[in-house]
Amino acid sequence: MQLALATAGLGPVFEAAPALRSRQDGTDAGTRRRFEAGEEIYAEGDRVVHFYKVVSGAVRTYRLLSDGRRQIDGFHLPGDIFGLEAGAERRTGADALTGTTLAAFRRGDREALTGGAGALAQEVVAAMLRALERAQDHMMLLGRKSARERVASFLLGLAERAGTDGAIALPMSRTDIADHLGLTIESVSRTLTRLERDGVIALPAHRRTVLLRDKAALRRLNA
Amino acid sequence: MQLALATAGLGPVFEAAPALRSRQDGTDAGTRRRFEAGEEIYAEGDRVVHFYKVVSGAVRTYRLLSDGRRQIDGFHLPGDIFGLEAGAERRTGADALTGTTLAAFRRGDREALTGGAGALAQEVVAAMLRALERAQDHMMLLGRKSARERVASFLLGLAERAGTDGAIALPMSRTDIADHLGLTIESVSRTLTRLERDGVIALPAHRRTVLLRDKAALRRLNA
DNA sequence: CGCCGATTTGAGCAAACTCAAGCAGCGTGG
DNA sequence: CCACGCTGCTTGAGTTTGCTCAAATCGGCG
Repeated sequence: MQLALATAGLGPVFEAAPALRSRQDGTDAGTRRRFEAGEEIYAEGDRVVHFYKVVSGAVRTYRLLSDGRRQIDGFHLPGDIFGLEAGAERRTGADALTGTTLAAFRRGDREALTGGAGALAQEVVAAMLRALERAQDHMMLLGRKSARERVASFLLGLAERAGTDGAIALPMSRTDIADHLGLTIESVSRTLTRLERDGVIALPAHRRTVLLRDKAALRRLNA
Repeated sequence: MQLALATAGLGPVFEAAPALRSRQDGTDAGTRRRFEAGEEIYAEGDRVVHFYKVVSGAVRTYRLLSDGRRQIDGFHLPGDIFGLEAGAERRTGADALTGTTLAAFRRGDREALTGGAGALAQEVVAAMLRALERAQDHMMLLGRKSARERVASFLLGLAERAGTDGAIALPMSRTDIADHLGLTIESVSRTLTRLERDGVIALPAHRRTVLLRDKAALRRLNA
């Protein structure tokens, strides 16, 4: 705990978190690491060495109860930073959902963090704040929303983050969605089917794609 | 977003978050503010000016859906810091649960933040990390735990934080507990009654006190 | 073409919810 | 000092949403 706030003061930190900067030319600092679909990135209890930025692919981070119940606390898409922890040991596990490339940063690596006018350091703080906001949204979803509302919120959020307005390519299985939304796989499936029957979405034969037909209806369900 | 990480590097920030330092002589920086039971500290949509540290009393922070459903994302006890936000507008509301004294800090106030070797700045970062960990625990609770497990986890967590081992004085109503645990007030009440019938807890006539009779049983429910 | 894992669908069940009373603690005022 | 009423909590009865268990279907792939 030796964070210095010497140069800029604390104020601006808690002002708007700007969109993540991301160099498109692949010159980001950090070591590239490749993971295959389903491969473990780290496990609960591991020593924390790195944190990561998704370059391509998708990642799930999750916690387990002793009897195997799982809660996926987030899906991470290109540009997202994950793997920040307060302690020395991982409290969550992380796996690649699909073939995934990550940029890995040693969490104490000053070189990487201060290079480029501290752009990465800015990103890291922004990532923490964003993670907190997402967690708040998700607690509302898990604590107070119906299955239909949960699925609607999930689809809208994913569409927004992925940028692919209208058609979403789901990188995760029904089981993953269920463990994220606090539902069973059957409830997720039934809810999607009902949303399709009601003309709100369409589910092409390829079940890993969802078309958002009636965004207004989805937004109404979003609260 | 101008946080400087110049002096210490980022590494140590993500090492262990030490216990909050708190001067017992009342010489903490920050303006004292007093709130009565039920009084609003800030509301969703307010402009963010301060963040707070609880000196005495208890606070709830919450979010609302348009139809009035409420999710309390946390209760804040003496020593806790709350009211940190990424944006310029409040995304959560906050009320005092009981008569409460807060230390208020302007979020851009360098004087307060750099005084005392940046002790408060350290606390602020630690508070963010702790808030994130609590949010993860709470998502697991909301997404995957039964009513009985939720209440057990809640009681254990409160006992640990309040330090009063064995007997807990609840500063919040059943409605607040329900809105925190994603249950209805009736379910909270029934679950407490059942835990008492099973000898796990005792509920003295004064319904704002809970005695933890069988912590091992509670821990088993905590998963 | 036929297998295999993932998804969907069906039937019945159960945990938690809703609606509705009843009760207890506490402050107020007669 | 006690009755009254208010608020918060508990309890009961019946309903509902989402779960469990089970089977059918689908898409991908060898």
